[in-house]
Amino acid sequence: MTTTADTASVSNGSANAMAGKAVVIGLNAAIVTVSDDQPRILVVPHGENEGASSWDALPFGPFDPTHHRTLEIGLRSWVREQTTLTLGYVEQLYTFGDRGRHAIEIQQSGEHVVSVGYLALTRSQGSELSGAAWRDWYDLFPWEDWRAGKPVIIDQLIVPLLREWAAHQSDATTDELTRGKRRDRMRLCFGVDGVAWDDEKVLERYELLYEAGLLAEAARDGRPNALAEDPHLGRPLQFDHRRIVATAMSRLRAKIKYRPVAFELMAPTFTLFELQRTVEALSGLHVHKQNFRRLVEKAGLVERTGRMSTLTGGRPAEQFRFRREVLNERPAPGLRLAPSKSRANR
Amino acid sequence: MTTTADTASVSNGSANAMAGKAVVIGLNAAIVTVSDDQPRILVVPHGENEGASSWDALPFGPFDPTHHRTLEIGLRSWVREQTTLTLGYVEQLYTFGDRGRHAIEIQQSGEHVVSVGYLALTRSQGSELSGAAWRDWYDLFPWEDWRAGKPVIIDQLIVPLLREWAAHQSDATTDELTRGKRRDRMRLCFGVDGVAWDDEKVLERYELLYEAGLLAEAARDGRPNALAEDPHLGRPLQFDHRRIVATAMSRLRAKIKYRPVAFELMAPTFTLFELQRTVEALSGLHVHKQNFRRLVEKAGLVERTGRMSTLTGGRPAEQFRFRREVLNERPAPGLRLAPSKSRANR
DNA sequence: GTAGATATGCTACACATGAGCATTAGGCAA
DNA sequence: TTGCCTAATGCTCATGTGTAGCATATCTAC
Repeated sequence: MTTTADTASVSNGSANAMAGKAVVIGLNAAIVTVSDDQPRILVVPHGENEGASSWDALPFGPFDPTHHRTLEIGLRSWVREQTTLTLGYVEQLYTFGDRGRHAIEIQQSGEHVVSVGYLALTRSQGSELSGAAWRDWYDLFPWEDWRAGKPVIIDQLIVPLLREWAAHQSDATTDELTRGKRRDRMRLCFGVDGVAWDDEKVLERYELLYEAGLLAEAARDGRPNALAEDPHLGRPLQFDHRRIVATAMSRLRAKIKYRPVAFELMAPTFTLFELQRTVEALSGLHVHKQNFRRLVEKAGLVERTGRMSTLTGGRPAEQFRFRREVLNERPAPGLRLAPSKSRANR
Repeated sequence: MTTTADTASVSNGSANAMAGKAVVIGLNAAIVTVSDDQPRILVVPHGENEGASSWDALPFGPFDPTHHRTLEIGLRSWVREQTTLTLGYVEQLYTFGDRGRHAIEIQQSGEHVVSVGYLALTRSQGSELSGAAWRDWYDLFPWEDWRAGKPVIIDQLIVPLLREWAAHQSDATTDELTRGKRRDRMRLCFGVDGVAWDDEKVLERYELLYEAGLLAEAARDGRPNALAEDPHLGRPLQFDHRRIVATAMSRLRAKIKYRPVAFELMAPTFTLFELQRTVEALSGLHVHKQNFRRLVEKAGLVERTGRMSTLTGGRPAEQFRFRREVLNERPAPGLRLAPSKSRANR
């Protein structure tokens, strides 16, 4: 397992001079489900003994190319092994190669790890997960849940702290230009000064808060502006795993709008309101009920089963099922949301 | 650089059993420009001596984590070295770890290579590129250019061949279900039977043609259904590089609709029609001129310079420039296209 | 039976989109 | 100088889509 001279066989022409150093590939799975109207992420306990290092981690493991033909096969294989879950929908997110900023513990081991993040969806199941546990998205990202209106944490904590960060002349590098850019990013990310909230900017918001030093991970990594004490926003994860979850949320929130992925999280049959709740949970937004129904039905995404639901109070709702044929009819069938301002029609 | 027992430090719990094998990471750049209304991709000659192996390759090189802090820095560094180009906009596309299907030549070397594909944009420049050359997208993907209407190759060659592939009972695995799925994919990918053409499905179409054995790469890789002789559709590239370009096209065609990336390809000032031509070149679609103007101006993406263009016949056009402030105003400023059916208003 | 809670159906309206017509302003040739 | 050609630019209008609210139906609980 050494990097030998025949590395040149994979490089072309002038690249020969640059020998490729071997690295280990880490596979990370952001496994998402929705239960009780809450989106959740699967974590495993991380067995570190140090002080603050009892943070959860994502299911995580190295890629062994001699055993698995593709990255995705490797991922599925050991997720099954670690958590007894057999994944259905799986999608690659991003490959992180940073050796500085994130995952300093890995860095210290002297090995070079490049980690590939994956998003996976699974129906909620109460089965045993051998140590793994579900965590609410919005425990990790309290500022992302707008279903009950703008989270108070934004105006109360985040925006003031970010304003301070943007205004502060901490060192020579924070000139007026930098400060202006910081203000702009804050406005755009958190919908200040009349800028609209964009539910898909989960990753941008996470990175902004990280750079501003407001996350526990920033303190852990020794970032220059990091606040040493609280407030640290949201529940941190080990390594750069919260960042991977943020990437997953961004991707998923974008994708439900043009692909019927939300159905991966539903039972085989469901009421339209249950579907709506799931979509709201993922997007963190509130949806106009009647319009949602119209949209879903007109788009041909569901079909009636004729059966009625054992209701939960109120008029019984009809059970629907996902209409798989829609995949063969339209190029981009999804649930483009109509986030509603008023919450009159919950 | 050996994989020692301390791999465990990057794995948790039950993953310890799986030691991570070290691999080499290859970085591939799909560098795109637009000149003379043609989108082009930068290729380097690939110095193989075998028969059909004189195919071009993408700029390509291994990642050396001891020299470069991030994957992207590594990419920029040797693209500069290989082609004298300094990249501006760079975006990661996808990480391919397949050991079977693609890039068999790498596979034969006995090394495990995981390749990370990148999309880069650059303004057209006529400078020397030390051996590198620009190739037209639509030489690689002749079926993707709908600017002058539906390419004849689709109805004349592609659809008949795909129909044959879908109908053919080549082996035991092609049961009726499989054949039905093949027909559905064909319909959806190539807009058969009234299905709308989706400009973003570049990758899906490429993969369909590959699986159907209609590409030279499929023959090279010894795919079961591959046609041994012509017709092979489009100009092939070395390894899985045409697939990476397809990924880049898909991403770029999607992204111009919600991010102002098209301006990365424009000169500092330009006429609206020049901008339209660039967008049309990328999307492969035809755009209604007046509506395009209205959209771009109303979206606040550009601002007037007052100067007029030294016209190219006809009334002089005003020069515009990109209005950078738009990035701080709206969450997702882009050029959502209005592809026009009729071509009366070219 | 009445109140409460949903499901479900329908309508009004603002605005975006798609397509075409009309006018303007230059070059160029008769 | 005039008229023609070409392309830029301005404007209109039908249609589609998104947004929100009102109204009615149908169940459970008390």
